[in-house]
Amino acid sequence: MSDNARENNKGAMPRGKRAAIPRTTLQRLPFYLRALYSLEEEGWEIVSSTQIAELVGSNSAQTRKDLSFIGEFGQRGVGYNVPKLIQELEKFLGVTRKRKVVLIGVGRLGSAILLYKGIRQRGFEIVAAFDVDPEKIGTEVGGVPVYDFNKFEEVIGNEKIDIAMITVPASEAQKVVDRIVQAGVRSILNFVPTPLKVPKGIPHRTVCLSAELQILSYLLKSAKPRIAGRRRRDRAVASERS
Amino acid sequence: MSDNARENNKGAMPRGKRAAIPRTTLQRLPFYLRALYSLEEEGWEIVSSTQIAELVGSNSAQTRKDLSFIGEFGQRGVGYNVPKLIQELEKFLGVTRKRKVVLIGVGRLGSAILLYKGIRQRGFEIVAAFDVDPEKIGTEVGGVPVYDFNKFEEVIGNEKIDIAMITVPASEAQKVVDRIVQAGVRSILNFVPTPLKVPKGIPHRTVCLSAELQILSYLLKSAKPRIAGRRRRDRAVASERS
DNA sequence: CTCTGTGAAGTTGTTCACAGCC
DNA sequence: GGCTGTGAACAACTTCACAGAG
Repeated sequence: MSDNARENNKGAMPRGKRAAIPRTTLQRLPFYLRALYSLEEEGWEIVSSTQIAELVGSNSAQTRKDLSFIGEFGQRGVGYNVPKLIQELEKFLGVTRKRKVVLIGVGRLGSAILLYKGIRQRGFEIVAAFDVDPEKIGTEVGGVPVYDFNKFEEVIGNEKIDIAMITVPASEAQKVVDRIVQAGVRSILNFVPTPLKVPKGIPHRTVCLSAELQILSYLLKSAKPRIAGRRRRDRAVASERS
Repeated sequence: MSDNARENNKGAMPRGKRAAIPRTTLQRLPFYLRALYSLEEEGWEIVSSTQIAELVGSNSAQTRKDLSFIGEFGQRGVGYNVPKLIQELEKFLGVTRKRKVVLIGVGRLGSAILLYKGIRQRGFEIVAAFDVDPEKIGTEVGGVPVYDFNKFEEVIGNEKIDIAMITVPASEAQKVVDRIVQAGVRSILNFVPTPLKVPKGIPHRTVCLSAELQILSYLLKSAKPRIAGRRRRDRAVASERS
């Protein structure tokens, strides 16, 4: 689930000239991209900020402002060219260069991720998976070979690993993080629901199912109970998040 | 994953007297809770905001401010009582009342979630799963019975479902959302990477693996390459998010 | 002296509203 | 007339710094 604590904007300023993009904007960019893929499939060539915003559950001003951080790709009086904007977003996010990904911990969740097609479609390449279970080592899951985690450094050799996804038991997570960081992994996507220390300078995010459920649980308390029958103008106000 | 777009604070004001909690704070609370569980296991009875902050990758001022939104549970000059604070956080998040959860779409990811123990430990009860595949209907996954989604309303009957987790193919997602909302589901945790329209008043969050990877991909561009050998004071500055 | 709770200051993010261009 | 891009106004969030309590 997502940069959860520390959603703010410390450091992380690209070395280019352009000022750092706000963290909040960064977190919305993938959703704009998703919306654009969807619009492209429907055959749209040109779209307005209002259309994009509707799919993302935002508003047009926010959308324009966000997109303006990555450059001026719209045309006044007209809108945004869909393929062009997709290309620019991909470039900005750095997903044009086939990022190398590994996964550590081929359990239930790990396997589900390896079998998930969506990642590979989006410019990420899962080059290897690791586990310590002899039953799993040597097999393939979703086309990805499973290696012995104890030979991690040996297996990755000189390949620069961009992202490591961690789906190991909580008790092992810190050891795994320490080791892969030492081995030169550049960033981490953590699925383990336990506090972790990650060295400064290694971007990392955590996806936590329980946290998501807890947040919804809180929001339920404040949501007005919907009156059966009388669903007041449920005109499905588009909204891609709570 | 996670309230991704629209991270802001619209509506959602609890009907109690206390002012609405900031959205950002809400998103950190589950991580404080996680840290506290961990501290409790280690046998801590009293902890300081600094200790909690370290595990969460935040700072003590932020932690104190956040916790102050839910009440005054610390003791000046002393710290916070761990079990007490856990209890208050759980109460605040509304996870003391065993939330009823269903899952729709028993594919790879859906199965992985059903088999995941963590959710049930944390006060959530997965009461049913749904699919349309006759092979799956009638089976059990992780102790949860799988029913025919076409009989959704019939199966849930009068039970109030607090949260529906959606792990169906993108092409089906909107239909599923429309139907379960109509059937009275109160909130949604979406894993489908496609734009969705959800009626206003239904809290919902999205967990999106590709979005997480894309964000990391961007952060990699700005991260300083670490010089081999000379790892400048990698004193593992605790930090629970990028 | 230690550690919480919190106004006030400082910072970051969002929305408005309009100039500029089609 | 429609729609982008953007300063300026506004709102939200974070950090500071200190009073208050043990």
